[in-house]
Amino acid sequence: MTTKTNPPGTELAPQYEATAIEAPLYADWVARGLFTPDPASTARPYVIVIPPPNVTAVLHMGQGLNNVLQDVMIRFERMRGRTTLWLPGTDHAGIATQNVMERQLAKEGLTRFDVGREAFVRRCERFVAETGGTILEQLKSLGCSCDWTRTRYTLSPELSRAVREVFVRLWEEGLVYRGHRVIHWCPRCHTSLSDEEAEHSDVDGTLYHIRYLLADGGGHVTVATTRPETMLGDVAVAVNPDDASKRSLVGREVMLPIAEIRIPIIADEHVDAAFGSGFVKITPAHDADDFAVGQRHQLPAPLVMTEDGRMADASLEGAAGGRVPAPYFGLDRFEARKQVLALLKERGLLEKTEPHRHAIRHCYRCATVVEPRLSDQWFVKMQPLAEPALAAYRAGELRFIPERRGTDFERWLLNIRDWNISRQLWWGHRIPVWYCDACGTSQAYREDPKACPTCGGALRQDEDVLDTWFSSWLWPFSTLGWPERTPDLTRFYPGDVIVTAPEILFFWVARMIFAGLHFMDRLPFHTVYLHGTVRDTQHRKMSKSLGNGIDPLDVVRRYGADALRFTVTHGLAVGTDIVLDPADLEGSFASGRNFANKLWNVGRLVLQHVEGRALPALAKIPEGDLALADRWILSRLRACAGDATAALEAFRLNDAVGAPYHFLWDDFADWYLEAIKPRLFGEADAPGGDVARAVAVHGFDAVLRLLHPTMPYITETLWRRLPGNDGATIVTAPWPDARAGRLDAGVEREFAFAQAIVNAVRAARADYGVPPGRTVAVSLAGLDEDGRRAVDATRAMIVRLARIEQLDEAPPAGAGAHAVLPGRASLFVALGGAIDVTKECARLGEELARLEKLLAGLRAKLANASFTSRAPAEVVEGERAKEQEWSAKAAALSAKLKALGCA
RNA sequence: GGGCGAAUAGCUCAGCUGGUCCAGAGCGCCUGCCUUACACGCAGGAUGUCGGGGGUUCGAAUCCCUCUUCGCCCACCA
Repeated sequence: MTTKTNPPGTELAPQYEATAIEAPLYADWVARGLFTPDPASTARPYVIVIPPPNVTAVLHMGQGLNNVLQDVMIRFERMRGRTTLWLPGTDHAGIATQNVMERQLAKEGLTRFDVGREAFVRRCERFVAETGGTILEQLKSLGCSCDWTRTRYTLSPELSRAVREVFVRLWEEGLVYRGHRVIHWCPRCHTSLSDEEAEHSDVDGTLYHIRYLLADGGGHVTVATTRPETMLGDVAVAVNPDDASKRSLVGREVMLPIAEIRIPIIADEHVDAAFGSGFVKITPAHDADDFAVGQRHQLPAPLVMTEDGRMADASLEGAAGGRVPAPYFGLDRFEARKQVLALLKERGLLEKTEPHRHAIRHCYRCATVVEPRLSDQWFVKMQPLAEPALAAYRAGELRFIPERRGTDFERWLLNIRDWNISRQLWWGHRIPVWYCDACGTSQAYREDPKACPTCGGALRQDEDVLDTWFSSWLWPFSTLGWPERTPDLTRFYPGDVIVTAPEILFFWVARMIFAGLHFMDRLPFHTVYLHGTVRDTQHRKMSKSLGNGIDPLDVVRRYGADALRFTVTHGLAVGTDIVLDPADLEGSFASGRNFANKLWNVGRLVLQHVEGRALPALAKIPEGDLALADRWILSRLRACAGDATAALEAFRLNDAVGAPYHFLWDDFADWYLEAIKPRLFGEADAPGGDVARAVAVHGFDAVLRLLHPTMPYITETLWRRLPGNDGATIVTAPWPDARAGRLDAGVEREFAFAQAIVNAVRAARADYGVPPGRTVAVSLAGLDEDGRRAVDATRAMIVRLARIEQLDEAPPAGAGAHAVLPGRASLFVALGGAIDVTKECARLGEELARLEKLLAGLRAKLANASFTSRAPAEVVEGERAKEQEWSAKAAALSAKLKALGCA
């Protein structure tokens, strides 16, 4: 199906209606297979893999921005002739999806344990099948040119196979191991988390100074802690070995204040004598540092909390029986804290409290305070994976945009710690390790085993699933068919750029780099583009919970995808955040909507004059047939194409769209089209209509192509109607050659002179309130050769745009307004009786004062020997020329003031 | 505690290796216009001691130091 949305001859409405155009156009692009790389193409590939959104997600503004940026890059490279692949897909999102399901169950009054593992997983699968992937559909309405024939999903059989292969390989290489240590535990999600998933945030807490009585009597020591409830898990109190005042206590014992438990006082370097009280309680099972201390001193590590963050009763595995007194059984940890404190107070053991602001970790999925917890988890050894990444970065093989993000990456690599990859969830890739209880062995398997290969005994699979990110880190090659050596893998790995938010630099980007180097021996991409965050006017990150989000689809419905795309692209400088006002959608997206409409109307005007006409090719037009305005706009176009291309290559997308924006609006519409209207309309005294049409089409065609990556729909719609484009698509039209055409400084200067005349007359007219309909007489003075040539070449335009009845070089006569022009020229607008002498005196006086102030500074500078001797000769020369020009102007102004009889 | 970024017009921000882009853009505001594509427009206009203070330099919004205020990242001081 290749229907044209706007067949030639159809009247274009004066207002651009995005919604009517977008959906059918997108369908047409897909039907034509434009987003699927041509298997026969030999062009160099350009590949981006999408940061896979959560399969259950709905599009928010941040993702809107993220995907628009990728689409701009992909469309740019597609037009440059690369074989582009933008590979889309979704992430099964272990914790997030499981949470959604659990909430659903909760509505039915059930927990996942009520329904059981299998049924729960089936439910998740059904849910994903029914509602998942919505976000991909939403990307289509943004115009994203993903290759939908290659859509992937991290929990699909193919990608699951890659995950399993990787796990087994790491197992074989000894890079994955079972570790018994304190990890971050989310009591609400009921799972362990990696270091990255437990986010720091500052909290106003309290430092409690608590007395632990010496077991043999004779006083107490004071322990400072922020977590009194964990004291039931204390196995020692530690002091710094160099702390002279406390050293003598080492070896003695204290009693836990709320239980009949004796614990020793030990000495350990870990303790900072200057902090708190100098005594630290050691709770190995609920604090990673304390665990290390406990190991050094061979102390036990009793758990005193359950997996859901309640105080354990004696039945809890690992809890030294009877540690938690009965009144605390089952109490939530924060409630337990209150009660412990109350009891301490009652017993007079709470010495003092002081406010203490400190960072505590929260679950990145549900914001629950994370509980450090001793447990058995699977870990990946990261050091061996990080080293090649560091080497590649230092060798300059990886480019970060903005550059400074590279140092974040480097620092993280240097402080890398092993990655906890096991999650106590049900939704995800189950860990492919089987245990044999009979012979006590365990083994990772590529295929599900039937029986223990050693003893033939029954096997039991590990209950845990893998961290979601354990599948994401393989995304750049698992999506291409790895571990098979598929044609896609050969052709499209490695990719080029990864475009994402800085928040997931460590979660995802860094680990993809590790995996790419380790399993594919090549970096997965050469450039990491990290864009800013979408914020509201209070600079808060847009989020569902704050209710300050903007629904991108709402914006698309109101103003069109192109308006959204333009606004976010144009508003986003490298490395900065973008601020949008959720309370003022119109204000936020007006610039995009307005520009789309402007483009539309420029298109209407151009098409009105060129549609259905046979026009000469620009290259065939003799140079001499081109008017000054023609040569000017071609020169401007060439500059614009150069700027836009350079900006895109440097990932300065705001400049990349800013260049054609200003070209189209400020140069093409405001000046060029106005200049050639008489020729377009075939007025008798305006020859060269077809030349003007040819240049106009050429310029418009080029600017449409320059804008296409950002505004795909409107550019396609208009471009298809240009002569000769019948049945073609701008999607694969060649990117304008930045070296084609000529940059002509002389032409630009001459045209600028004509513009200055028009501007000066317009300003004078506005100043004196000359009615728009009335024409005025204007005389010029002090024209040099170039100036005169410029005026001759653009006389018709000047007269038309400034509404001049007569333009000459006659001496000023009668009352009128004076204005200065570039060079030494000036002009005079005859205003007859309309002139207000007082006003004109004031105006010219101000102008003179301004000029003289500048001149004074300039002269001082030129009189300064250190300037003239030290500054580069061309700078000095430029300043001299400027001084002469301004002096002449000042003199002319003074003369005029005198002539007017001003004070 | 360490590291980094930002502070420019009422708002959101450009301003790349210091000099003719020492003040710009969009939105908003004011004035006048429905001028044969566009009132989502045209023309004209106002508004800023470029966060404060020091310094380097012939010359700084642009480099250095310092202070203030925001923001981000990292971090085992309980």
